[in-house]
Amino acid sequence: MINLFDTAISDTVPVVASREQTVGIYVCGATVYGPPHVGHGRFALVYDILWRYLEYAGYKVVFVSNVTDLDDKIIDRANKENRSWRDLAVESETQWWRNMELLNVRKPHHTPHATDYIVQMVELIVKLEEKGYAYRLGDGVYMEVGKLSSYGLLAHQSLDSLKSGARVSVDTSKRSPLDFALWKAAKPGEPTWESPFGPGRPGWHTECVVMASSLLGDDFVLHGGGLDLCFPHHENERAQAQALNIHFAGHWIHNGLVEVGGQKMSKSLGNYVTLEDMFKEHDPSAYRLLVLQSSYRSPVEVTPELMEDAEKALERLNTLARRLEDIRKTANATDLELTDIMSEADIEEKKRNFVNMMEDDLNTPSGVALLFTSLRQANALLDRHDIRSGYQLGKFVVDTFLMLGINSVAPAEVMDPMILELVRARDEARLKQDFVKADELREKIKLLGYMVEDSQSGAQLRNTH
RNA sequence: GGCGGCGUGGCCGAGUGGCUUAGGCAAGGGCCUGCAAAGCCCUGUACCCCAGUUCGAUUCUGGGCGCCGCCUCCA
Repeated sequence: MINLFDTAISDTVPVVASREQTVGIYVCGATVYGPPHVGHGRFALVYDILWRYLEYAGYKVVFVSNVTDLDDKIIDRANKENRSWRDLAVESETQWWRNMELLNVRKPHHTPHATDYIVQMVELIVKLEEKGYAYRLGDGVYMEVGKLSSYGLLAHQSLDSLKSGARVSVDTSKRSPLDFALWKAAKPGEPTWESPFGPGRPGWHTECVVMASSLLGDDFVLHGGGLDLCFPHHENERAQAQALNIHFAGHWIHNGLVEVGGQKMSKSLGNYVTLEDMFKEHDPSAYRLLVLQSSYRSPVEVTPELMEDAEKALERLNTLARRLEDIRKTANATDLELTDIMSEADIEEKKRNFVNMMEDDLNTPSGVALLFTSLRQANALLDRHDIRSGYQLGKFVVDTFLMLGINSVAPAEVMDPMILELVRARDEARLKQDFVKADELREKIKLLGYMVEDSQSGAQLRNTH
């Protein structure tokens, strides 16, 4: 049973009763108004890893993550650029999915768009108004949070203390500075929909409640998002659900943020690196490994140095994968069955340990550590020519990384006849002990982009980058 | 001001009241190799400071210092 830290109760608790139960997960996704940055990449990776793990562990998962395609920021930016907000949203969303693909983040089962749920949002606001939780002002409909005794659950603060900390807003007509917009009245140059409260558009907090409960029902298991969404966004989602007696999220989980020089990366601070820029310099898989090597709740600094470290670690995995592939090609299946040096029970135990770590609040750093320890053991076994054990243990490592979304398939074989000829000539030179010539040829091959490494099964080629 | 979190060896980063330790990167030594590379083996006198609890604390408690997040849009 997986245990996760639930922000609502500040404790790590079992989140799923049984593996038969379907785990509905809703994660607040992207607002599509610009290129996604490294911080967005992290949350996408974290929940992708959680989802993959849950399935691996035998849970049934329905994963939903929305696309906010209607929001102040989109409208502002589109107006600034003198273009249609829809175009901007569509273009940014395309960019989003392209980046997700590069990160090997799987597409959620459902990716609801805010603009497709306006009718349901209006219905929800009507209900809130009927129940007396909402009131109208000139510029929209507001949620009166003071009517909810449990407001502040996620912030871990009382209404009063939240109020005292609230920065004074220019607009003081609200009954409380904490009251938030459910419906924003139409303004010139903004998209609008008709409603009983006049033309306008829904507020962001309403979008997520409606999409989550529409697709997952009233009582889904997990609601996730970046730590910075905890308050007020998630608090406000909760408030609306509670006002309408919707059970809503069973547990609230939040991922830590990416930091730059000790400060959180965000669009508003302008200290962000886009994923696309990062991928120009680094392997997207290395970013996934970096994310796996830190606790999902901790802040993480993403520097070029750390990315390079992760890339080097990844290279060890790829080397092992290549080694296994060479073995697989030359051996029969029965040659690779386990011996008593490394029995099936030994590998099963490693799997169990791995699962235990993951179920302990998704402790991926420990899980990855176990995999690297196994990786070293596998290499050691192979070095000692215990091919069966080494192969099976190595396979466990490679397969488990694959499960986590890191694909370490050995690179395609080099077919370039010119390079193959150089390699052949070098082999010949080496046989004749003409090492000067052999080294010259190795240099030549290196210039063509390949490292030559001599192994027991002959010269091996691999990309130099 | 309120609330929450963090401070581990050169860097990143798990974890634990003692026991045997994480793991990755870097560094040093060795094995292997024509040389490399890869791989393996060995090496690190780590737990912010001060008190307290304890036979014993990096781990628990209290205080201090420092850093961060949220209280406004933000993954």
